[in-house]
Amino acid sequence: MSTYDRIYQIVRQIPPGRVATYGQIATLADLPGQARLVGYALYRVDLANSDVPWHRVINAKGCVSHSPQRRGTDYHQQALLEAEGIEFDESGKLNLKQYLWRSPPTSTSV
DNA sequence: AGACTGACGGTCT
DNA sequence: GAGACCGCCAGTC
Repeated sequence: MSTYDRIYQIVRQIPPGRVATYGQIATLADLPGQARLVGYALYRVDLANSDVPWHRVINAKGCVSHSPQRRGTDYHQQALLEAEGIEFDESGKLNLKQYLWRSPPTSTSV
């Protein structure tokens, strides 16, 4: 169990049709302020070899983060989100207030 | 063992 | 409201 694995656990809790921000996941993973680690972790996630819905994770700007390292998977991410009913505006962004995943109050126990 | 890379968030101007 | 700067950790070579 590594720090990244814990991040994957949080991401796997994101329900379909909802999205979460890196910072939010970082906080849920007990890593407040370390949104970077979340992004780094997702970068290592295997696109088709993991149960982690990495595509439901976006940045605080409410849009998919693009990078040449992703080889176009960034666009694929947006496509997957649209397939779940999420709509993007002409700016490539989405309504966080509408699609942002609200973490459960008490997942495991007290 | 040291250095480089890599999907961001928050705050200030 | 938008743009710029700073700080973080883990894995790999």
